[in-house]
Amino acid sequence: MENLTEMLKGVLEGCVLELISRQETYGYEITRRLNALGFADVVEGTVYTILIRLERNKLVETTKKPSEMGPPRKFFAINDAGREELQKFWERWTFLSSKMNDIKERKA
Amino acid sequence: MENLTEMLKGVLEGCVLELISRQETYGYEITRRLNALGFADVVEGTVYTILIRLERNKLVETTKKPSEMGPPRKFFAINDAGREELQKFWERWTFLSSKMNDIKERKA
DNA sequence: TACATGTATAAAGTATCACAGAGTAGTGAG
DNA sequence: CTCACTACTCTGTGATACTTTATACATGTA
Repeated sequence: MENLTEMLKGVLEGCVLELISRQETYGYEITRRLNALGFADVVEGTVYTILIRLERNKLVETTKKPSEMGPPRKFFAINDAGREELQKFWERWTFLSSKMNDIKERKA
Repeated sequence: MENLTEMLKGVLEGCVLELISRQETYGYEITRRLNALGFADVVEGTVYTILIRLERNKLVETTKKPSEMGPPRKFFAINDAGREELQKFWERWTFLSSKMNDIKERKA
């Protein structure tokens, strides 16, 4: 899908947090999973900036673990603040989604 | 709804174009309609920048018409390029929406 | 050695929306 | 007549998030 960039703003971060919430994971894997989910053009650079933001905002805890291949992986786990933020994220998404579909279906 | 700003990026422009596509209209009215649709915090300034962009990208045609109250209104009407872009916009939205709901419902 | 894959990071660039303020135009109150 | 209020447009500055690009490290393979 082309030109999705602008629409991803404010959405991608929530997706990353959602993936982290399911199980501890790291940047490279998150990128691969997002690609598999259909966000084909998302690259590491994008995901890492999101991860740094999540860490700075204290929504996740991090741990370094050795990798079999390449430099150590930096694992991210969600914390309570993160879970709260994730819930608010989905509330925002649900709101937007519902309004947008009203407009699309010409109900509004 | 709070903190919707980032999620509106890439979405608001499509909404404005959709409203214009239904019937010729002007900035102030578009703002009021968006507010009524649930996007309560959208202000004129935001809408005008979008309108200028749509015009610059040649997706709309404009006409000035006198108003019964206040300065002349600048009406915007969609053109063929605009209709094409609008269709692509909804395709993007449908794609994103479907992927996001997959993630939300843990289907992915 | 060269190259591919896995992994992390940072800087510079771009686009969109928010905020705030100014300016134009008509109407009704005092 | 002036003031306030509503209707209406325009613009500049700034915040934020995603993209692009480049660097670097580790290991396995041709």
